[in-house]
This record gives sequence, C-alpha cells and structure tokens, in this order.
Amino acid sequence: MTNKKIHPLLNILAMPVAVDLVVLTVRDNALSALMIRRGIAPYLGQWALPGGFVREGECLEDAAHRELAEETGIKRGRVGHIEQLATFGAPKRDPRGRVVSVAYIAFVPDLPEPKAGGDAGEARIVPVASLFASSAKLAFDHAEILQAGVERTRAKLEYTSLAAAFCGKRFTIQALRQIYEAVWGAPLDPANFHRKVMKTPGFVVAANEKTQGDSGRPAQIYTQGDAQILYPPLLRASAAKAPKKSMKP
Amino acid sequence: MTNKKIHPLLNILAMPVAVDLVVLTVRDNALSALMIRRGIAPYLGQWALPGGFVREGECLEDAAHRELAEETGIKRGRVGHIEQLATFGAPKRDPRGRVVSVAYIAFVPDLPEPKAGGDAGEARIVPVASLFASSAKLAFDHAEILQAGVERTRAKLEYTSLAAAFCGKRFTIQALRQIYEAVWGAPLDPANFHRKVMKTPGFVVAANEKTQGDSGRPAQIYTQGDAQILYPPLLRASAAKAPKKSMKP
DNA sequence: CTAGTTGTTGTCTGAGTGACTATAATACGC
DNA sequence: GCGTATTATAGTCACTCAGACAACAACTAG
Repeated sequence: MTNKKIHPLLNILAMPVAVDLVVLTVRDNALSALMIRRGIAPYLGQWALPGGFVREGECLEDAAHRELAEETGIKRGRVGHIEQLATFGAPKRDPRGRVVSVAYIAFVPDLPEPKAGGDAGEARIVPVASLFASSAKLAFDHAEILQAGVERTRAKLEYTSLAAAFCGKRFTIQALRQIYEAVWGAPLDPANFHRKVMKTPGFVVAANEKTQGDSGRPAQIYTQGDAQILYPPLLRASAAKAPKKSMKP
Repeated sequence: MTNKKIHPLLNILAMPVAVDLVVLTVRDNALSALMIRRGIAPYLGQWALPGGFVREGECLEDAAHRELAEETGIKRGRVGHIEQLATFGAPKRDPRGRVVSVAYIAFVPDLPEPKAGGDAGEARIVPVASLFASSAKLAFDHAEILQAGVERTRAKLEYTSLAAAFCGKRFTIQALRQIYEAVWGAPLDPANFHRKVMKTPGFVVAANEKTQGDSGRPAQIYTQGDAQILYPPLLRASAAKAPKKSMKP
C-alpha cells in the first residue's frame, strides 16, 4: 500500500492529483485532439482526454509525459511542445471523490495512428470541430478542458512561435501557414503570410534545402528560429471587414 | 478529524492542495505585491505569498478568496480581478511533505495598509522591484510564483482590459496610463495613449463627470467598458528604437 | 490677470497590412 | 521538347496605425 499518511497539520484534506492532456495536432488541415475511450469506470466507454494520477516523487510535467507515453505511445521526443494549461478542482468533478486535475497542452507534429495502452481502451485522433459540434459528451469536465486548450492555442499562435511545434524539424512556409489556417479556421493569403513570417526576426531560419517532387515551384525549407515571442505579432483580423471596393472600371 | 479516506484505487497518492496568491496593486507608481511574514514554521519569519490549504467541498477559486480575506482582510468585493496563474507541484517544494499549490493572481485598486490575520504575522505591500532585486529570500518557491505572476500581468495588459482592474470603478485616462507605466516600467506618451485607448472599442466608457480640484485642466472620468480582449492590442514597443532625428536647424 | 499645469486634439512621417499583380521554378501531359 | 497547370516568392498600392511633437483647452495658484 502506498497510501502514505500526510504528516503536517492533521486536519488538512488530502486528495489525489491527476494530470490530463490536451494533445493537439493538425491532420488533414484540421486541428485535432488525441482522445481515448475509457476502459474503466467511471464513464466507461466514453471519450476522454488521456491522463492519470501523479505518483510519489514525480513532478507534474513528468507525470504528464509518463501518462502520454503509457496511454498513447507518444514518447517525450515526439512532443513538439508541452505546457501547463490550467488546474481544475471543482469538488464534484470526479464522481469517485475529490480529485484535482492539472491540465497540460501538448503539440505534436502529425503522427501515425496512436496505439492504446494502459487504461485506454482505444486511442484516436479526432478533429476538435467534431468534438465541439457533436453531442458526444466527454467524460468528467474534459469538454471544458479541451475548450480551454484550444482557445489558448489559438491565442498563442498570434504572439509566439508555437506553430512550429506542430511541424516537424524541417518545414516549408506553406506547412506553417496551413497550421495557422487549421488552428484559426480561416484562410490566409500566402504572399502576405510569407512576407510577415520573413520579417519577424528569429521565427524561422532557412535551411540549405528545397522541396522537390511536388507540383509547382520548389519551396525553401526552414527550421525553427530561436524566437519564442513574435514581435510584431501575427494578429488574426478580428472583425471581418467588408472589402473596400471590388468594382473595376 | 477531517482526514478523510480517499476511496478509489487504494494505491493512489493523496496530498494536500494549497492556493497561493499573487496580489498586485499599483502604489506610488510602483507595481507592488501583498506579502505576509510567516507566523508559523516552516520559513517562520520570512516573507511569503498569502495562501493556505483547500478545504473540503470548496472549489479552488473560493479557497483563494477565503485565504485572501482571512490573511489580509481583503474582501471579495474589493478585488478588481482574480484568475488562476499556474500550479506548482515539485515534490520537494514544501519541506513538510508533498503539497501541490495552485497559484492565483489578483489585482486590487490601491488600498490602505492591510491588517494581518490568520496565520500571517504581518501583512505588507512591497514593490515587486525590491522583492526581485533584494537578497530577501521568499519562503517556499514563492519567488518563482511571484515572477510568473508579474510576467503574466505585463503580458496581459497588452491585449486585455485588465489594467482597469487596478483602478477603482471610476478613473481617468491618466490613472489608467499610470497603471501601464508602473507595470511595464516605462513612460508612455500621454497624448498617444489617450488616442489609443479612445479608439479601442469597449475599453472605457465616459462617465458623466470630470475631475475637479487638481491642478490643470479637469479630466474626463471613465468606467470600464465591456471589452475583455483589446483589439487592436496596446503593444509595448519591444525594441527601443533609436530616435529618428533629434537635430533641428 | 498671469503663469503654470494638465487634458485633449491635431499633424506629420514611417512602418506595417491586406488585396492584388507579376514573375520564378518546377511537374505533367502531350 | 513545349506549353500549361501549379505553387513559391517578390513587388505594388492604398490604407491604417504608432510615435514624435505641436497646439489648444481648461482649470489652479498666486
């Protein structure tokens, strides 16, 4: 039994702490999340975020990496970026008892179908649009967590170089643009996007290579630069403005 | 004894969950944090963030409000804004045993000297600059938490209407500008700031009142608008650019 | 009444953005 | 090979916005 007694002030409430993961990727030009079908009660058979309980002597981020590997087979090296999202601690969020869950967001380049493992009955990559739209209820408060993760991601693309974490090591400007388009759900002008990325210092670095074999002119291949924060930021046009004048003489 | 048994899978580690608060205000044009001197071990006598343990049936944000009131006398109504910052869960962060702490940031309009209460030996408002600069070591990992809180605040001023949470209900543009100047630690041009705030929709709403009694022209008084996100954002000039031409014929 | 102080509006210039056009460099069908 | 489709990248133009600064407005202090 690992059920350790918590030694300080004896009337302090102790509770299990979990980590849950919003694992996002862009697949077929759609922002998608890695979901697992629960193999144990509660919510058996429903879709849920991968996650599990924090162990003794393990820090939160390590727990996140461990659960990701256990439940979906994604190793630490494949993760483009991981960061803490928020902590959810409503008293009744878990029917088994009081559990506080620390949610993380992870971004991974597109990957083959994940293999289930651990407590996961099945692992699948699902477009987030269908998760929001459909009536498919997620387990626990995972719909809320997922929503928060997606919104954070959309916002962070504007002022950080996070989008590169969705691409592999080497990528083209087009690939980067498709990340933005998928996450924001709106098309961007290729020419303007190219110019903007180029004049944001430290965003991307040209590699000594070009694409070949695709149709069209070969594209320069880039790697991620050292900038974490983009200045100036890549703002989404918030309000769709009416086109000025589309008539020509 | 409230030491409840956690009922699910018996070998899950349970631990106390704490909330810690980064309470920020602008006083004498300096961004300042509310600190307490610890009245109990560990770290007895050292400066720490206000905080305490989450109780049964209490959600995290409620715990934050309760601790703030208990330790410093700041009631819910006086808090301009509160939000979750991040969760800190390194295994050794508390010498008493494994404790996970959920940190919150709160913004309050300038207030009279707080009165200590609860476990707090003394409560004081301290400029964050002196907390960072000085050798005064804070208890636990609170220096790291404070740092994260201040950085989050600086960033959020750019693209949210948060600055208004530092002001009272009614405020002038100058007061708002002084918040920005204090948090960012850089002077802003009053004229340009005024114009920018005015043309950001929903940031402020003119009240039917002006200042009087101060020296200089009376200022229009405003209240906070309904915008949460500022578009376009109020960016800080990241790189100080050399002045173009300061010579005159 | 005058000087000083602060709030608010206006003007100018350079930089950035969106819409669009033009050119470059490849694959593919013939 | 040769044109054509396709994609990458460069350039143009009009507009907006931010920063520097000047100008004017409306009060207080003396």
